[in-house]
Amino acid sequence: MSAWTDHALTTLETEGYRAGAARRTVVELLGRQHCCLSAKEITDALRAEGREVGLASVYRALEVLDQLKLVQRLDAGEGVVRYEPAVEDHHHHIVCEGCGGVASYEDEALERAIHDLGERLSWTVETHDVVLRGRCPSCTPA
Amino acid sequence: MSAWTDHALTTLETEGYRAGAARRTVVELLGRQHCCLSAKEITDALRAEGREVGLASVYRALEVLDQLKLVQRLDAGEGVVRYEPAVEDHHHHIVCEGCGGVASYEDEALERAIHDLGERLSWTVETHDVVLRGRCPSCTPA
DNA sequence: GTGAATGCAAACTCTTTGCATGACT
DNA sequence: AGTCATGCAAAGAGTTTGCATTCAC
Repeated sequence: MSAWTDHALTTLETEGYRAGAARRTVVELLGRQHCCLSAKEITDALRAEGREVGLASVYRALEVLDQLKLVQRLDAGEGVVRYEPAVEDHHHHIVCEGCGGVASYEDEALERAIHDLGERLSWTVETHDVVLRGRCPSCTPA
Repeated sequence: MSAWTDHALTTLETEGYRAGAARRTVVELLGRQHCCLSAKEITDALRAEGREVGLASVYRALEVLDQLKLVQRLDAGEGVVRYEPAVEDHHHHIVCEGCGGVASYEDEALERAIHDLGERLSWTVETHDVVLRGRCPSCTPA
């Protein structure tokens, strides 16, 4: 069990949520996933493992996890929202316009620029998303 | 008529599109708008002016304008897509979690960081979106 | 006159909600 | 036992599509 899974389950218990099967399997799946998943992808993956979870329960689980800041929402503008475990190693995503695949990257200079920008604006900046769009190596025309 | 409106109408004609009423009024409205609008907001605004446009026509107009890169799509993750004229002065958006308002900003350092990052990745980066989330001055608790 | 553009309504996708059933404490 | 959690089905919201009519060329 990943550190995140452990942390998430503990937090849920501490916050007074009961340990139902659906929410726990969602947490377990997210914890062993590398990349971000949509609610439907999570449901399908769990059903493929024989877990009979309802799509609505997955959405409800994700809503709770989001409120507790245990997951990070990612809306890449494709009409579907993806979720991934919220971990320290901060990163962003790049979406392939060819195959729809998503990769992640980190960039120190980018983070610094955003941080400095936040200081400059008279807003209270809480979160930020940087979505790049382009073509992955496999989809780049020679 | 704004320079953008003029440019957009000319481009549409050049590309072989007919000058229908719906698409033209959408272009005219966008041209005199400062901030980004959703399809429904555009439809409502036009109807408030007495223009009887259908929501579907607005979506179709926006689709064409997007394909011709005459408008910029902005999905701030609120379940609604906004559009604004694509102009040279490149900028990004910050969404208020209190009132839902959207403001825009420009930042040279941020653009440079994204550009450099693009060079580093083995992807072909075509566009990027940087959405900040936080609280606007009016919604920031004292 | 021909074919694109439009507007309405229906379809579609993603997400949320109502409600009865089943599970955790 | 008392609630909370779950799953199904239905409802909602935003967007897209089918189709007959209207309009631009």
